Amino acid sequence: MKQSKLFGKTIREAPKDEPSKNAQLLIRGGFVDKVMAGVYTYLPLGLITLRKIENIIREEMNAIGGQEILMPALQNKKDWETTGRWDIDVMMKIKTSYDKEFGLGWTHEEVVTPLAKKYIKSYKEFPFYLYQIQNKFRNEPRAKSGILRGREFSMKDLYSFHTSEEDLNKYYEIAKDAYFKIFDRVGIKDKTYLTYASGGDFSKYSHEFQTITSAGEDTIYICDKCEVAVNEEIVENNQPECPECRNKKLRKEKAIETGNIFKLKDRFSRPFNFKYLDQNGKEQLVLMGCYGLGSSRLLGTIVELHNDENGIIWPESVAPFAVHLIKIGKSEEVNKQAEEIYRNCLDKNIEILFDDCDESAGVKFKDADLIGIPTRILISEKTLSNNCVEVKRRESGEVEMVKISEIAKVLNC
RNA sequence: CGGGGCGUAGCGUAACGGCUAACGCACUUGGUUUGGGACCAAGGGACUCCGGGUUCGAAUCCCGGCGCCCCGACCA
Repeated sequence: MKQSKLFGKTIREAPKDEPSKNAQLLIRGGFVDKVMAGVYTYLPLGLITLRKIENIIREEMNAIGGQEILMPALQNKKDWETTGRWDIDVMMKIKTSYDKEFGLGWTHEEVVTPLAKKYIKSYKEFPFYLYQIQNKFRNEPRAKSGILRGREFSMKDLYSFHTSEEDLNKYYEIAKDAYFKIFDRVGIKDKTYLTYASGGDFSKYSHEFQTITSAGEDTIYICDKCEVAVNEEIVENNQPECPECRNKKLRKEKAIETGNIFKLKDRFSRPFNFKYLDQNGKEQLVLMGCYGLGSSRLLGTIVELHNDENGIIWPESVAPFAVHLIKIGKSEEVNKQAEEIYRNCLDKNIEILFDDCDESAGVKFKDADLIGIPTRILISEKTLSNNCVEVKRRESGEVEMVKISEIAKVLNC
């Protein structure tokens, strides 16, 4: 991608109505644009990054047997009345001009359960796992913290279907592991803790995945021995203790809930009367689990964790591009060589952003830092005088001069 | 939904109740520049959030909305 053609631009000053770090940096870098409180447009850079995150999630979901589907955001009132959740505050409702009412989905049990019921009849077809990556709507009384708490946001939701509680428990652990793989791949695992939390209207406990950041809204107590945490919301008598080893010396931190997994059991199969025939030809209720992961929230969390005073520092796995090629000066030789490096990268499928603009060096450096691509390759008359380019790593600041003939080595190809 | 703060060009800001609403960034044109947000010159861009009121006169004062941010309440 040539930067001169890239839609969106960096801005010098952060908009004053966005104090949160993730929104400031994402807006300044040209990743997102704010439409209203809690609602953002993803610009090309932002969408590429979001898709990278979603693809990592997708790969890990596929790896544990998930089959991707896409359910509608627009949902019918009747199914929500079946489960008694139509009048929950988070539901955004739409009334059409001919007085028909719809809900906008903030979760999808009410769609996936009737769906599964329609197709699945026999114990032989279990277990199975359906997931989607889709925009959710929530009637937030107060959207806040940039893209961390929006009214419309991207989320992955996985639903598992079982014939026994043992099988559900087994898969629950598998999903838990998959979540940590995802957190590891996007670069926030060392700040993310499995956290015991309330089970809502489903069960006594659920597990949240809480990522430590000052931008977080939750307070958790971490047991460093067990590497798990407990959410303040279920701490009794101000006396937090580790739910696994009963240790009472816990570390208090602010954290953001990046994921949440629940054993739904028959909470939804019962109202929808979703049953299968077992080996003896007898009807049995299906048991379910659900596993949520906020993909756009993950994006914001990554930014909160990976930045410096100059901008975002993307982990390689989710960076919008692998390489940021920058040319300084407009001598013919510089143009020619830069163009050639750019072409070579494209040929080798290296994701490259080429800053081909006629800006001053300072502007280009500031832009590159804001955008935060892991590797910056700089070409100028100065570097060319040694037949070199300068390679700088965004994260470490480490700089090396590399012969043009040896660029391939730097790019691992 | 309670409490607080704020709404002036795409962004950041200025303007005592009084001249044509000013400046920086960004944008356009021309020129000089090119290793950490360059310089000169000439431009374009504003229903000062909306509606009412007070006044000879309102961006400025008053009332009512709406919007945005923060703290609560609520929540993935």
